Amino acid sequence: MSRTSYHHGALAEALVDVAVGQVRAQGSERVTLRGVAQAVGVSPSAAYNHFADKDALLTAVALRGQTELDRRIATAAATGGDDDAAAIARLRAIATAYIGFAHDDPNLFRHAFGPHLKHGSSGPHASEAYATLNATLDDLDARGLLRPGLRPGLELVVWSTVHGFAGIALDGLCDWEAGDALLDGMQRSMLTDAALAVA
Amino acid sequence: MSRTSYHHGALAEALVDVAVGQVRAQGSERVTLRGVAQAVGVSPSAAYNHFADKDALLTAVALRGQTELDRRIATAAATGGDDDAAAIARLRAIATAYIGFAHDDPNLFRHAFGPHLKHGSSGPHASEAYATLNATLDDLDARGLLRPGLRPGLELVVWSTVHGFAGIALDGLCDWEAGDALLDGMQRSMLTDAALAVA
DNA sequence: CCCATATCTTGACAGCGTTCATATCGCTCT
DNA sequence: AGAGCGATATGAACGCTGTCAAGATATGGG
Repeated sequence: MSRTSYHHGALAEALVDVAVGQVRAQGSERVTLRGVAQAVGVSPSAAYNHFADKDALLTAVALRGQTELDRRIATAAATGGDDDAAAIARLRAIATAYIGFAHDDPNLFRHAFGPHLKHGSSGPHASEAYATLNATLDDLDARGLLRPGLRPGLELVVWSTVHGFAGIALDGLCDWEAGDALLDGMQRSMLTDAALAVA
Repeated sequence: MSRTSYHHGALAEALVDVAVGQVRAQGSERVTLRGVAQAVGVSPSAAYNHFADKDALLTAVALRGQTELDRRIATAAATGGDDDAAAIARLRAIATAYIGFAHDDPNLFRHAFGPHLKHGSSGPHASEAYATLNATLDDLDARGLLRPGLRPGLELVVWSTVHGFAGIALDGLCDWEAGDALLDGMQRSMLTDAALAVA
């Protein structure tokens, strides 16, 4: 692959890179195949050698968003020590990371979910983040910090709550600042009184 | 206004009607101004006498969706009697109605939230449904069915949970059938043991 | 060294949102 | 009743979009 070559060399990756940037900056609805191609310095139809569709490119962008979210959550879950307070803080950190991604990168977050996921390859629960959440909740339960009988299905409740708040705040239906209060409320409903005293 | 007139008479309403139908059927992304106009039997540019933009028309559609959701929730909240079990059932019915709307009308639900809301006139908390949810939770709290200290901010937690689940199920990330388990989990985390025994 | 193949370009097409000049309707004022 | 005027609809046009077919070009294996 030469320097300034007729062939690009890694067009697919470059296209996704630029597309991610444009989705981030303008929102996925305003992103144009032609615009992405021009930004890469390539003809519009060149993209069709690597993606079947504009939709396919945007699906790749959505996958990047999912990956970024997973990365943030993994980082958040890797903090803290081994005591009860740290276990509680870990759940809080995961939830905060989820909301934080939506807050910091609203357009990419919105695009990471939605219709472009339906073609998605990997299952939902295949996500590493989902496993991390489950492990964190299991840990809390094992420590007796969760109210009795609450563990089964709790991962979906937590996920729904955090995901729903992200969407609501993203739509301007409530302030991001309400996020802390939301997580407080979530913890109050989940944890035992003793755990709340520790937190 | 004559029968088969050059003038339409109520074009704005007719356009929104058809647009709602097309959003329902095809999803808002595939709806075309020209297509809506053609379905109404009118020239594409005729719409611009009533809407500044395609976006303005879609905003009107989004508002219809919000209204429909409000209507469903109002209906759900109007059921049941005056005892504790009915109060609990009322909350459940509201949540089920919310999820049910997303399930029955996925495209309209998805469109009712999202970017087209940012131009929306009425505030979020101005919604009648939000007031209904608050009243229902107040009722539960007054009856002593809510765990102590949980009431403040609980409406946002409940809303987020239900809204988030709707979005997750809509994206195919979990089955709609999990909705019942989700609501079970939510109730278990909110209600006192005595209340759970009644429910 | 040469050719098969993958890659990129050019040019074209249909469909989109939107605008502008023009035509028509229906109401009001005299 | 008739004229005129504002609201409403039309038709043609523009630039932009995604997508495709045909041709040009570079790369890697014989």
